[in-house]
Amino acid sequence: MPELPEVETVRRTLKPAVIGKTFHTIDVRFARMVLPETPESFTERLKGQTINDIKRLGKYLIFVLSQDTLLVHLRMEGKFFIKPSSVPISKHEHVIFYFTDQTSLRYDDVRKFGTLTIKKPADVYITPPLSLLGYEPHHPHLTVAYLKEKFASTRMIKPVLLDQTIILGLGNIYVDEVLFCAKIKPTQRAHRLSKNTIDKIITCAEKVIDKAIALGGSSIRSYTDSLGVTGRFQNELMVHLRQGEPCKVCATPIVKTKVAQRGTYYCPRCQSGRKK
DNA sequence: CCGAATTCCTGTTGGC
DNA sequence: TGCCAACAGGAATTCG
Repeated sequence: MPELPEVETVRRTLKPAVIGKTFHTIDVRFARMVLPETPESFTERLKGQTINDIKRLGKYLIFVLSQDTLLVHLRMEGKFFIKPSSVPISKHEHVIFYFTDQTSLRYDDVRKFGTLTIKKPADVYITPPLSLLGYEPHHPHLTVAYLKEKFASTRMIKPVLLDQTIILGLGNIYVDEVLFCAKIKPTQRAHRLSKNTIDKIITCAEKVIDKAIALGGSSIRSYTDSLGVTGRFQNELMVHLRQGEPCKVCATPIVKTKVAQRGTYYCPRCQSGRKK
């Protein structure tokens, strides 16, 4: 489940490896992945284009090509690999970009949830999905006043923090970590949070995301970055996947529950909402 | 309009 | 040991 730190790690490792390369042809083996294009139109449109840059917004990778822009979302298990063109296609490689230099960029995705969408450069940021996104941690518009307005809802704080139209880039792992950092119970209703608590959410989101990026993201379950390098933030997790283990702050066993259909980990003491 | 539930996928895990 | 249901989850879509 690549979230902002993992996608940023992919961007940083992938960019120097593919910049300046030109697509010779593209093999799309799972049609749904490139909707609304067909495998044929996807290939025809991108063939001959050169990768000039790779940017990122939230969990989206933005491949800036010579004519078009390719928007990629890795969803749960999407990964990129670079291999010589002669290497046989493996089971979960669904889109293979063959470059003119006999190397290839391969989009690998066990669960087939990822998406690759072609956009005209002028439309990228002003059409969905990017036009609908909120602000990343560190964005100057991510203020207490902005969140106070967005939090005016009876929804629980966990699904609100997962909502990409509000804060951008947090997924299931980092929401649990941010809520632990800010000492908020995941089921707390968003509209009941004080300005002081909202300020803590902003500070904690920045702190957690910065540290995770610095460590190359988290390698849990099947996630590894594009060059197979292992992230190290999984060792720093305070609550996520730590069911039954002692809280690193108060030693109370970490609890796992389900909140808004998501596996959710929290410390029942540190995140009780009461002062100790 | 809002919020909750469902859907897309397949490898892994847990129960019996 | 073998079988199969349950589980994992981001975000688009559907439902109430």
